[in-house]
Amino acid sequence: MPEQSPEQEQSPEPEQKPRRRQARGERRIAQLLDAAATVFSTTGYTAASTNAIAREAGVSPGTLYQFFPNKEALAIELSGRLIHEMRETYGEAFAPVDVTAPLRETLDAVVDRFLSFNCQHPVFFALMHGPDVPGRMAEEHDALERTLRSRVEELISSYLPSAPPAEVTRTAQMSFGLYKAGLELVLAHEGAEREAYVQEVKNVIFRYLDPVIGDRAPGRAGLATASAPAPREA
Amino acid sequence: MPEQSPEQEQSPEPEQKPRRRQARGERRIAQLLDAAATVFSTTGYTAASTNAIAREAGVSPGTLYQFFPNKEALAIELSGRLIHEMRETYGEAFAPVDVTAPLRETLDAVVDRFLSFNCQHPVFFALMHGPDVPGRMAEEHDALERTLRSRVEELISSYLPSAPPAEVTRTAQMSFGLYKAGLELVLAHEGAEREAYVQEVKNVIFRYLDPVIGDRAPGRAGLATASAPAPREA
Amino acid sequence: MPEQSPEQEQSPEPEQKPRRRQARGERRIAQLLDAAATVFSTTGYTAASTNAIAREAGVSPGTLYQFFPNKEALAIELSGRLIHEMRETYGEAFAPVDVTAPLRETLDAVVDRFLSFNCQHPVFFALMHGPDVPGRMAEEHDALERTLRSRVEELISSYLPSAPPAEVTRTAQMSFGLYKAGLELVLAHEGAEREAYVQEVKNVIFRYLDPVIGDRAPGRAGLATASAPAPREA
Amino acid sequence: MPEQSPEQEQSPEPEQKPRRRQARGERRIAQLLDAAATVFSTTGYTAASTNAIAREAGVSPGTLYQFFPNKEALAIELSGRLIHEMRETYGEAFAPVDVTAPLRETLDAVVDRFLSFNCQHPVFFALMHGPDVPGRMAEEHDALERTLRSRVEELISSYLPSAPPAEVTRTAQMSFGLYKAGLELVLAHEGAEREAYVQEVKNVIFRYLDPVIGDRAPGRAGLATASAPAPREA
DNA sequence: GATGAATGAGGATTCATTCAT
DNA sequence: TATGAATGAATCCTCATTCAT
Repeated sequence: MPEQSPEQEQSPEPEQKPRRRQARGERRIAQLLDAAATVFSTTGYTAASTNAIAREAGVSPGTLYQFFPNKEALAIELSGRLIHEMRETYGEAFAPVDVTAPLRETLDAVVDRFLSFNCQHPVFFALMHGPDVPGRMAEEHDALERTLRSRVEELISSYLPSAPPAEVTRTAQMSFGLYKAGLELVLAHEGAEREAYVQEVKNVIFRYLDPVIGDRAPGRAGLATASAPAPREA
Repeated sequence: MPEQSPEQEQSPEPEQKPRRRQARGERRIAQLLDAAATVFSTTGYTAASTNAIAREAGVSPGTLYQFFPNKEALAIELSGRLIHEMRETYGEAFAPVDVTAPLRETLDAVVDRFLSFNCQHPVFFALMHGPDVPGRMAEEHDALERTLRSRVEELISSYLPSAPPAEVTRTAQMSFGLYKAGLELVLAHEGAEREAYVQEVKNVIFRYLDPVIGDRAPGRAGLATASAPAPREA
Repeated sequence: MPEQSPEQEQSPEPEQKPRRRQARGERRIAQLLDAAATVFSTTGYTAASTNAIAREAGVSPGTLYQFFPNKEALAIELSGRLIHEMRETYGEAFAPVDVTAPLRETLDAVVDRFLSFNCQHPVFFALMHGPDVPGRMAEEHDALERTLRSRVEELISSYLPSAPPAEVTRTAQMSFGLYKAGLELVLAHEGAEREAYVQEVKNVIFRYLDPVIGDRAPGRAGLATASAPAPREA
Repeated sequence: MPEQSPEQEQSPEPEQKPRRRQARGERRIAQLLDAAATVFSTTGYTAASTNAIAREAGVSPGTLYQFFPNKEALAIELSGRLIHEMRETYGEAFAPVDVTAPLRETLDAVVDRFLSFNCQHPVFFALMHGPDVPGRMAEEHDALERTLRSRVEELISSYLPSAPPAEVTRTAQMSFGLYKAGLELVLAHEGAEREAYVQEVKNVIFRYLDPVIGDRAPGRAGLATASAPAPREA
C-alpha cells in the first residue's frame, strides 16, 4: 500500500530526501496503476496477472510488490483514485442536488457525466465486475461500487426523504444496476451507436425513477410527470 | 464404429447418434454438468477449474475429459441444456406474443417466468458473464446469451414491425441488459426482499419499453398507456 | 500377444467355435496392426498413443488391450509380420546369394527390393527408429532391426568367410546404417527425385562394400572390381 | 528497461542486449542447457520432459520457464551454442577447402573433427533426430541440421561448381545422411571398436564422394582416382 | 528501492492402462 | 469379446508471491 512513509521519516529531514523518494515512489505507483488499469480492462480482473501488470508498467514483479501487497491492493487503490478523480472532475455530480429541478435534466446531467468519465476510464467497468460472483466480493475490493452506490442512495434519499430506508436502498441498487448494465452496452459500441446507447441509458433510468420520485418528491404535486409524460426522447 | 448393432436400440427411441453411450456415461455427464453448474456459480466461469469440477463431481480429471474436451465445452453443453429446459418448461415464453394484449401483463408474465427459472438455475448468470471483458466472448460460448437476446429481439420486433432494425436491436440489447442487471440483484437477495426486487425488475423493463412499444404497437391508438399510466406497482 | 488360444481349447470342439473366434480375433488383430502402422508412421513411435491406434482401428481401447498388452507389443508383432511378409515376398532376398555373381547386380537387386518394400510399408522406418536413443532399445522392440541386421551379416559373411567376425559385424552394421540413412532420404522425396535417391543409396552401399568384398570374395582374383570400376551410375 | 546502468557494464564487453541478465541467470541458463543436453541424449528429444530437465538442473519448473518458453526453445538454443562452439573450435572445418588437395585427406580431417566433437557432445545426435517422423520438423528446430547440411552443400558445391544444383543438394543430403548414420554407430561403441567405426565412416563417405568429385573436380584430370584407387584403408 | 531469479502449487490436458458391464 | 468408462500419474505451462543481490 503506497501509504505515507513507513516509520521514522518525519524527524530528520522532513523535506529533502523523503520528498525525492516519495516523488519517485509516486511515479512508480502511478505507472503501476496505469498498467493495472490497462491490463484489467483488457483481460478482466480475474484473468489479469501481476506479472503482466509489471511488464506493462515496465518494471519487475518485485517492484510491483514493493508498492502493492497483492493484486487486490492494486484494484483497491485504483478504485480509490478513480473515486477521487471523479470527485475532482465532477464535483457537482457529488454535490447535493436541487430536488425541485426537473428530474430529467438532473439525471441526464449526472448520467452523462458518469458515462463520459467511465468511457475515458474503462477500468471502471472491470473493477466493478471483479470477482465474478454476485454477492461475493473480497472485503474491500468493491470500495468503488460501494462508494458509488451510497452516493446514489443519498441522491435518491434526498428525493424521497420519507420513504422507508429499505425502499430507498432498493431503488438505489436498481438504479445503479441499470447504470452498470447500460455502461456495458455503451462501452461495447462506438461512435453514433454509442451515443444512441447513452441516450437509452438516460431514458431507462429516468423512466424507472420518474414514477417513484416524480410523485413523492417533496414539494411536488405528484402529477407533474403523469400529465407531461417525459419529453419525447432521442 | 460400424460394428454390429449392440442390443436393442432400433425399436424404442431411434434418436441416439452413432455414438454409443452407455447409461453410466449419461449419468456421468449429468453429474459433471451439475458439478460444473455448481462450480461456475460459486466461483464464476473464469475462475472455475476443470479439476475443481471433476472433484465436485467426484471423478478424476481424466473422466471429465472423456466427455468434454475443455471447460468451454461444459459451458456450451450446459447452456444448451438450459435453453432446452427453458423451452420445455416455459414454452409459452418462447411462443409468439399477443401484441394486442396489455404490455404490462405480457411482460410481467415473461419476466416472472424467466426470473423464477434463473433463480432455480443460478449457473445461468455465471454463464452469461463468461469472459469478463465486454465484447470478448469465445465464438460459441455465448450461445445462451445470443439465443435469449435474439428471442428478445423477436419479441420487440413483433411489437415494432416498422421500426428500423438498428433500433429494434438496440432496444432488445437494452432490455436484455436490464434483465441481467435485475437478475443479479434478485439473486443477491432472498425471501421478501427478493420478491421486491422481482417487482422492480418488472417495473424497470415495463417502464423502459412502454413509451416505445405502447405508442407504436400495431393496432394501438398510441395513447392507451399514456392516459392510464401503468397500474400502481409494488 | 495374439498367440494361439489360451488354455483348454483343443479338446472339446477343436474346429467349430474356436475357428470362428480365432477368425474374428485375427481380423481384429490385423485391424489393430494396420492402425498401429498408420499411426506409427504418421506420428512416430514415441508420440503414438494407444488410444489413437484404437480409434484409428475403430475399436475401443479395451479391445486393443485384449490383444496386445501394451504399445511395445504392437510394435513387436508388427515387426514380426513385416519380417514375415518380407520373407514371403522377397524370399530370394533372404536366400543365399551367389557370391560369384557381380556384386553390383546382387546389391542393386537386394537394395531395390527392400527400398521398394519399405516405401510400401513406411512403418518400417518408424519401427526402426523406435525409442530414440542409440543403444537403448526395449528388449524385444528391435526384433525387426536385429533380424535384418543379422541377415545382412550373413550376407557379408558369405562374401568374407575368412574375415574376423568383428569385422564382419562392423561391416554389416555399417551397411545397414547406410541403408537406413538412405531409406530416410528416399521416403522424404517423391517421384523422380525419389528414384534419384534410390540410385544414390545403391551407389553408396556398393561403393562401400566393393573394396572390401570385391577383393576378398572367395574364388575371386581380387582385381575384378578394380579393373572394371563399377558401371557409371545414374 | 531503460533504468540506470547497474554497475560496471560499459567498459568490458559492450555486447549485452538491453536485457539485463544477472550473472546468476547466465549460470542458470548454462545449467539448464547442460541438463537439457543430458536429458535429451538420455531419453531422446521427444520423450524428454521439461520437468525432467528442471529436475536434472536442480531447479523448479518455473525457473526453467523463466528462461525458455518451451522445450523447443531449449533445443534451439542448445543447437545455437553447439554450432557456435563448433565454429570456435573447428573454425577450419568451416573454412573454404582447398579443392586441389587430395579428397581423402580433406575428408578425413573434416569427418574426424566432427565425429570427435559429436562424441564429446552427444546431444548433437539427439537434436538431429528431433521429431521422429521424416520430413516433419518444427520450423526452427532443425537449425542445427540445416546449418550443417548447408555447410556440406557448400563444400560439395566447391568441388562441383558446374553440377546441377539438384544434384549438389542430393549429394550433400546423402553425405550428411551417411555421416549421421555413422555417428550413431560410433556413439554406440567405445574404445577401439569406436575407432574402427570412425575409420569406416571416413571410408564410406570418401568412397561415396570420390567417384563423383574425383572426376569432376575443377583442375583434375578425371582419372586420378580410377588409376590410384584410394589408399588401402583401415 | 529495484531487479531478475526462484519457487511451488495449481491449472489444463493426455495417456497407458484397467474395470465394470 | 467388446465396449465405453474410469483412473491417476505425468505433461506442459502459469502465476502470485518471495528472495538474493
